[in-house]
Amino acid sequence: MTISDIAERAGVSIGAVSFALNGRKGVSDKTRERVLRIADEMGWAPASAARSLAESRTETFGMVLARDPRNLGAESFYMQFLAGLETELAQRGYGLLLQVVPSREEELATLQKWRRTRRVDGVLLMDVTLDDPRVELLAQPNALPALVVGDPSVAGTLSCVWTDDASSMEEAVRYLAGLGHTAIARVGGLAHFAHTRIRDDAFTKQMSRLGLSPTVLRTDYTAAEGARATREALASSVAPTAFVYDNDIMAVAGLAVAMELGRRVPDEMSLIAWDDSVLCEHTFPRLTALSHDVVAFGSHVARRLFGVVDGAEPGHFKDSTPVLIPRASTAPAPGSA
Amino acid sequence: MTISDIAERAGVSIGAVSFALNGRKGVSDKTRERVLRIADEMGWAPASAARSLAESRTETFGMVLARDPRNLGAESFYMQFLAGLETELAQRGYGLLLQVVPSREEELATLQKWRRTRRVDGVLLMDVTLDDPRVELLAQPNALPALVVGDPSVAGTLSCVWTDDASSMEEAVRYLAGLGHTAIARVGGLAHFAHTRIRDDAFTKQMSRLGLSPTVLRTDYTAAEGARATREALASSVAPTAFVYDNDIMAVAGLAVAMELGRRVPDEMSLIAWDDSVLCEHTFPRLTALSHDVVAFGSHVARRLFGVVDGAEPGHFKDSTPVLIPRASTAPAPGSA
DNA sequence: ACGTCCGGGGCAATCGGTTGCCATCGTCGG
DNA sequence: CCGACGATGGCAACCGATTGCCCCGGACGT
Repeated sequence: MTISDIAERAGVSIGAVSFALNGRKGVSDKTRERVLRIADEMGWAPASAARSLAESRTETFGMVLARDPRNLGAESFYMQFLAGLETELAQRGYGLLLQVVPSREEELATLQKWRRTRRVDGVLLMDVTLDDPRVELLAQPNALPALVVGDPSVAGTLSCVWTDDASSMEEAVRYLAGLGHTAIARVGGLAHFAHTRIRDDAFTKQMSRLGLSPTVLRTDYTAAEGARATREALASSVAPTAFVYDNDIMAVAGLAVAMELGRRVPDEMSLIAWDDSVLCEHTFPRLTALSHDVVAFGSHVARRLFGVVDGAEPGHFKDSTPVLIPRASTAPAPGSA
Repeated sequence: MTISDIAERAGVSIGAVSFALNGRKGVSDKTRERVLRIADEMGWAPASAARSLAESRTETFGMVLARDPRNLGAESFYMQFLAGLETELAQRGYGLLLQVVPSREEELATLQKWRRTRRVDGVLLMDVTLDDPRVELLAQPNALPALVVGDPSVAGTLSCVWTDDASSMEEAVRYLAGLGHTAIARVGGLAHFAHTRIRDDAFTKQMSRLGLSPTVLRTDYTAAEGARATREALASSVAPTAFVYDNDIMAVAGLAVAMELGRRVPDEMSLIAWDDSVLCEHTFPRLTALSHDVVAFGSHVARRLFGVVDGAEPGHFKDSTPVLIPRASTAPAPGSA
């Protein structure tokens, strides 16, 4: 079913049909009505390839993820984020082209391929690092429109949507300190991610401000590393009494380590997870977490990406700040008051 | 950069360039070489819209997911599956168009839209139900090529890739019975999914075969429901001593309930999770699970979908069978030998 | 009554490729 | 030496839409 089938059946030219279907003036009301009725009867919809070619818009956004598949699945963030994106995209008839690649080199290659083949109208940059080559690539004049999902400090001239992780981290530390904890460890993710560094800094600064000495443990965001870091910290001579994990899965793994070692949570040891999720509500004890509406975040990001491709003024847009949801994994430090 | 820019620079016609680039005979070796070199220098790649229009192939597959976003994130299955798909798609330059919708009606609408707009070359059907309207829709003569990810019994005339869940379930039941458990509960997912029913049947049959009376608890795959089912079962007069959960997140939730109620796992109560994942290895105790290489499953599915669009003989293809990985959440039944 | 203006709609170019058909040229065999 | 054939490559149609330009006819003004 093509536009010319409709033209034939309606007894008008192809151009007239196009005008009628797109609500442009140039056709009489009754012709327009007839065309619309016929199109509807035939179940016609514009061939996306033809429309893309003519309009040079694909009605598709792209997103590349460079992460190890096995660990990608464990974090609830991405699926929720995707779902949030989709609600917004679907409303405007846009699709999302997703690609999961094993390395950052291939991620760059995919972006360049998408640009050269004009496959997408814009892309989302996730997990941005310091001096991210993708930002550099996409900041060039003729590059693909792009939106950074991450901190303004690494977005360069690109627009971004960010969350104030520093404030959240400060809140978490204040909360733990308020419970009397003095030995607090942060179990942080991959050091080269910008948001990791921002949380690192916020943690360190806030600890210093309170006169406490910060412990930052480095992991790769995986459960295995979260467990290892927890185990090592607990084995040290001055074991922390509180841990702030950089995602939900590491917090769960940390909780398991605590139990295995017979440390009672929260009596002897407090835990906070970042990325609140269903998981945090269904462990025992339930995990105190920094909660962020990731689905809404995804929608927000989608709206801003539309803004970017529509030529809106670039900017740095702040999403809601993750807030601490106290649950059962945090309590006053052992021996305090 | 278009093909005609190359033609101009190479001093040949557009057609010749096309032939050269596509490795077809009709151009001399040195012309071909020159064209290829120029194309490479200019960083040319075919515009996907133009190629789609001419070849009526989009080099894109589609997948629609109708699930609640918040719970989608919790299950590790999808992201791993996606990653598996991608490895195969990427090799052939294909992309994946993903859509997450809130209802099954919208899922159908999306499929029809994709067909009418010729947006994808083929689609994947996930979470197939009995009398699934999607199967009916896609079994029609002019429908989009489709592959069912699920049991042959609900695939109709469509090709499918399936896992022998019945065997896995039997193995799990046999294993628990071998440990002396007699009161075994299955915490099953949504009843209308075909794979749920298959597992239900296999569970019931195997229990009967062993002379045990089966308990099937119905949930919607969410952690909350998994917890509720576990709590209710444990409160009954003949509380089960073993549970087989239909996914990993419900098993985790069930474990939390057990701990909250002070039931020692595995001494007083054994747990098995379906969908082994990183999560299962990082709870305490670590969860015995029916393990399936979901990434490989995704790749397998992608290969078969290529088969379908290439017009291969339809068929029902069996993927590897999930095997039981005994960990620390299962032990002999209390009071047995 | 004639020129003008405007609404309606047809024609054809265009987007960037693929492909069938045909012209040209060189080489070979008879 | 001439005709046939194969290799090479140009031309143009085509995929299915959008869009600029022009033509036609009726209503209006003077």
